[in-house]
Amino acid sequence: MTLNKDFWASQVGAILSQGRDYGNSTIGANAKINVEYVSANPTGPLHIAHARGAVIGDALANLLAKAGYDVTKEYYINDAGSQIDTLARSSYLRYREAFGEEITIPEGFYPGDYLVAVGENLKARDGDKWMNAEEADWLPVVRDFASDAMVVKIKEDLAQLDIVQTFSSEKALVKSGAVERAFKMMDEKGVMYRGVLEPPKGKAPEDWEPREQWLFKATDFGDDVDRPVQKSDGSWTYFANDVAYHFDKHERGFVEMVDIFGVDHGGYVKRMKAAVQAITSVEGSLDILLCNLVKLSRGGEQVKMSKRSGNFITLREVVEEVGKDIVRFLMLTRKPDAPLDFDLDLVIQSSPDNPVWYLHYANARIEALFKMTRDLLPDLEINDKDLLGADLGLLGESEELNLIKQLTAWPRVVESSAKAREPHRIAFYLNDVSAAFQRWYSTGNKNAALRVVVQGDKDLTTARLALAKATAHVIASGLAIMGVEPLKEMR
RNA sequence: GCGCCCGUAGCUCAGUAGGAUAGAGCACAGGAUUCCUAAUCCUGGGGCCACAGGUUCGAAUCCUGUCGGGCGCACCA
Repeated sequence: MTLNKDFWASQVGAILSQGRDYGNSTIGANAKINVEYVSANPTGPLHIAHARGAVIGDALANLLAKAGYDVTKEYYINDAGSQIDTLARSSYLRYREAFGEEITIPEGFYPGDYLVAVGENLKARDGDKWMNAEEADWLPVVRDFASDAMVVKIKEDLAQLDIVQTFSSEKALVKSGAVERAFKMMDEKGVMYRGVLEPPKGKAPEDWEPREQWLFKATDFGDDVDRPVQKSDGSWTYFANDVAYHFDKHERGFVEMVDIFGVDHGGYVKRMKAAVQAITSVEGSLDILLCNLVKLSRGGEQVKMSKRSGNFITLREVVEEVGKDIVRFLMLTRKPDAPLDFDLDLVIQSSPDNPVWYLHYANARIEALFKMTRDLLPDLEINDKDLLGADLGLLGESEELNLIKQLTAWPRVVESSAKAREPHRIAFYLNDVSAAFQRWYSTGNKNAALRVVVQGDKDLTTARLALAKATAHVIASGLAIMGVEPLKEMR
């Protein structure tokens, strides 16, 4: 330990000179990588479960950027499916309602009152133009109008979490003929054929009938069965569109891709990976992260959410209640595939049960050290230049070295977390950093000679403040990946 | 029936190129406040890492099987 003392001390200088950039890596080699997340159907506002995928995806993207990748954050708008028709019909009812008509919302429609404004806005734009029109005439118009309105809402919801993404439209993709192009390309690669599938085991659908159809030879790429790409009415399946979308990403230069899904889409993983293998001739890679459920509670009581009644707590409500940083932090305190409890009361408490505060407290203490130095030792000029010039050889106490070792693990944490695509490790690491700092700090409570600020010893104080500053840099660097602002003081 | 994920302390969870006596928080028992913010720190008890095999010098980690829990299973997205 004594032999290495100078080495460890010199690392503090390295952290100070790089600041928040400490830990930046080049393992990504500036390769283009696409991280796709949220991608919720534009049929309503985002709710709390969406937030988990949103935060994990966004943090992963930030992490990959720090690891040296050229990252694109992307949102795939599923605006071409049948649920958009349902959205349009639901909105059309609200449109009629805007003219004073009594409406009843049938089973299977979207009952949420967020569509009231859509109906009113449509009335404001088009007047009574659609009141006596046939569905075939108004449906395409209302479809666009309503889904555009929902996309606007979703973007607002994401903006509240500081999430900005590139939006790609399924509808536009299909319109451009991308699906036909992808199909043709795959047919030429010999991975498409006409065939009949076995009926699914277990619960067989009543309307099952053997049918010859176009199938993707997914079993050649690790999937369990071959996958249909065309529905019986001749239109493309969702999967076919998604294949085309991933082909589109590949054509845009992304060799590596990451998709963030909910656990309920776990059955979709193999076929999508198989498709990317086929599309890219096994050169590309697709990683898929499955996010487990978020159990929202309040004071231990589970908050009931009913989609059917449209009575669910929106992401917007949660963010307005507890704040962006707490939402983002909490979402990263579990590995993605573990279920997560989110207690609205607990997370805003200043309680030891609240993991957010522990980290903030460490950072606030560091800020307080500098504030106090200015107040108590006005003759001591502390600025970045002084800190860089500190005699770091004065550091060497056991808890000092322990903290330094913890800090110097940061670059390795960045690289291993990026490789594993697991941004939650950042949260756990920062917790360890905070603990190491608190342990060091508290040694000063028992022994005044071990305090950071030592009266009458400018050199030692400067060296220790340098270590405190280095700690703050690493915390800031990690929180930046998580998308959380460090707190300078506790209130 | 098949596929994927999970099973680690009383509770909630980390532990990921296989590596030393398996870690943290909460809870429980005790201790620290003439102090740089105690929203903190220290000490202690508490584990057959679901179970059984296998690979290895070495397994919570890799392989096989069993049990238990979650999710999914044409022409929805």
